[in-house]
Amino acid sequence: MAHGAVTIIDVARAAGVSKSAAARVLAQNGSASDVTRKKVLEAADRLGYRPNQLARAMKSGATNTIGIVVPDVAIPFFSAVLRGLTDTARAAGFEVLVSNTDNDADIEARSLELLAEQRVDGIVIAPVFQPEPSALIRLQNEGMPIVLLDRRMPGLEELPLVSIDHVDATEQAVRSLIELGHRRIALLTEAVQVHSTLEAFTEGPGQGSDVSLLRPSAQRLIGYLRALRQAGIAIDEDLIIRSGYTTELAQEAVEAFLDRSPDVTALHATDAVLSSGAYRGIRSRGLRIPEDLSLIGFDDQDWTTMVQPPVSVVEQPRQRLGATATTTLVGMIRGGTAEPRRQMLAAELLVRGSAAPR
Amino acid sequence: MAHGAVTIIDVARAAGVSKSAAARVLAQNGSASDVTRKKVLEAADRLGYRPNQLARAMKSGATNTIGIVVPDVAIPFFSAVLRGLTDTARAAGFEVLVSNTDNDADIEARSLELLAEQRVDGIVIAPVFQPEPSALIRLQNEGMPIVLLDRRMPGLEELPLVSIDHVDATEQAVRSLIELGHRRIALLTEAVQVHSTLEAFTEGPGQGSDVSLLRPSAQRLIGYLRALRQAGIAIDEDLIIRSGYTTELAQEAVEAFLDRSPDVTALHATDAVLSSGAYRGIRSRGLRIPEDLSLIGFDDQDWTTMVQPPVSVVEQPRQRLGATATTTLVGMIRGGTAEPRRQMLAAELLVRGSAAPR
DNA sequence: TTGAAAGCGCTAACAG
DNA sequence: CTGTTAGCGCTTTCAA
Repeated sequence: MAHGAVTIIDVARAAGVSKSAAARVLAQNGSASDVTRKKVLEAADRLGYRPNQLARAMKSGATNTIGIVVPDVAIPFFSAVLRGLTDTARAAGFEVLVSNTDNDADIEARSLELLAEQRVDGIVIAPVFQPEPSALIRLQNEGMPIVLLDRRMPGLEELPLVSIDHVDATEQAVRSLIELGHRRIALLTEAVQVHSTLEAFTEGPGQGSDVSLLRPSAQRLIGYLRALRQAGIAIDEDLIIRSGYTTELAQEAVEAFLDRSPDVTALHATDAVLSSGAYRGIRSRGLRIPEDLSLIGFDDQDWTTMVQPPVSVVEQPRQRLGATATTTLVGMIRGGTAEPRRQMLAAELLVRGSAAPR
Repeated sequence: MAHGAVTIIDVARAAGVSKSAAARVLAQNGSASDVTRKKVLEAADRLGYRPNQLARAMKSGATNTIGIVVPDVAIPFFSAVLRGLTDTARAAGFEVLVSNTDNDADIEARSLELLAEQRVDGIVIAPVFQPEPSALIRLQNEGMPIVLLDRRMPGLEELPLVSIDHVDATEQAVRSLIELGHRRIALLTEAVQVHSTLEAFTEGPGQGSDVSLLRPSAQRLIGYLRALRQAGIAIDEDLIIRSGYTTELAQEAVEAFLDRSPDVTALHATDAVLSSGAYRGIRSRGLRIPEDLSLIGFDDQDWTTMVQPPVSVVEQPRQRLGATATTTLVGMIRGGTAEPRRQMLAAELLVRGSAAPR
């Protein structure tokens, strides 16, 4: 290593003491006389000594590094999470290694393997949905501290999860629409489940199987069903707009929907990508927001406050999600204290001008 | 280390060969008989051996890790750069460690120090503007491979820089406005230099001192001056709108400007943040785009295609900037071949509906 | 082809 | 308080 070639031995030699004496003062543990300390510190400073964390990690078994694995750091949600994550990690004395998976299970597995080889002390991951998350399970079994972000799936029941309350998020949005007097409320979703499949979950918290094992999109759909059921509004499958996960597909889906359902008065899009598609679709059909159709989007994206009127959205505390995940992970790394199996941060409905009374 | 506790010694023992024999086959160098190879591989597989990159790095002096230091990974420009960076790094066999500086020189210095302690093989950095980037210079002197991203400053002349051609980017936008017949063209800028200071740079490429040592904002201002000068349009200091670096300040600056200069027909905002402020300011003054005022923004942000009409912008190839920086860095790490001192990727004017003929 | 041994930089007993 | 010593896991001569 060209840079930082000065080692603890160089310092010791320059200070005229033994290697271990130097090590003791440099690592701030063990004891040393004032004069030794001074000599060592002075020498270290003069030589530009910089501790080699590799060697430290080698001995201690702790790299003070954590890994984060997400689909794509360029997606605003994840880049904000990453920000919260890095800040918190730094404050706790950890560096962070990032990986993108592009929602590919193989890439994810490879990334996890690489992080493990780097001997990270723990991992925060927004896992790719897959039938058998074996790479993750393997690491878990080996005792690697792992925190799930945003979602969980079967096989990962034991891992702590940090996310918003997806059910509640959509429930809030839809309920606010109901309170505005809307009855024909459409939901734009990526979920594929028909509502009868989700019936068991709509009866309120604590019922049925574990909601947290469903995809966020399905959980949000449940929130919609719950809000309607609570208000005594019958579920109409036709009001549930299914869409693939791109803005273009969402736009097309919304356009087709609007063409066949002119009586709808409100729409809630359950995701950032779907929200922009919805907005585009509504505009392309010449409908005015909120006069002709009320809209509530998801995630506080830039554009939602740049358009007229600004769009009401359900906002996720993105940075706090990252920060909380990190705090939890650090707790696992340091303490081994049992971490909460699920931490749900509150999503907040930002009321702006895109939803009006009916 | 609880996880991955199986070492090369365990494998060797299980395979009934020596440590070094196992090491040779596992590291794919040196020679080994087929039978040995088979036994070792089988044992490694059965035991779930995972190489310890720390130990490898310890010996080889290469961690196969690079660091990236930016103001804020949550800013769309940097998150996209990071994406390009990580992809390219991975493909070249490197992991990436991220740091945010919040444009604070002290945090930057601390981050660099930490990366150096982690023994990263190289660093890509969008440096904080500061009179004396001593932490960076120190690392440079120690031989750390470093690539500058987006900007350079005095003291860092020797480091390779990867950025767009800031001068050309603005020049393109302003020239297109001129071609549309505009003469009273305003520029929204964060730069503080008055145009006479920049006079020397406006005479075309290759003249005067090194443009690359100026801030991007100043370079972009030069592009504006050049375009006007080439078209024989006199520079009017009053058309240069100075703003602090927030959307709010930009909006206020534009509003105040519009109030005092009703004869302006076009405006170019030289940065993403300033662009949204400009858009808001224009709308709040009730001006129609492009009927009353033509607008060209900077950076292809989400909102620019969500509003009506969509906003023309100068787009930076963000991911490619990250990829190019990484390729350059890897070249320095591996080869020591002299890297180009500056690589300028072309910015592209995306023509949409916000600029109209005059 | 194979094994023994040294050593990367640091920490942590253990004696003195 | 201080120095000697033994590794952490791996790679890499060097002999055999």
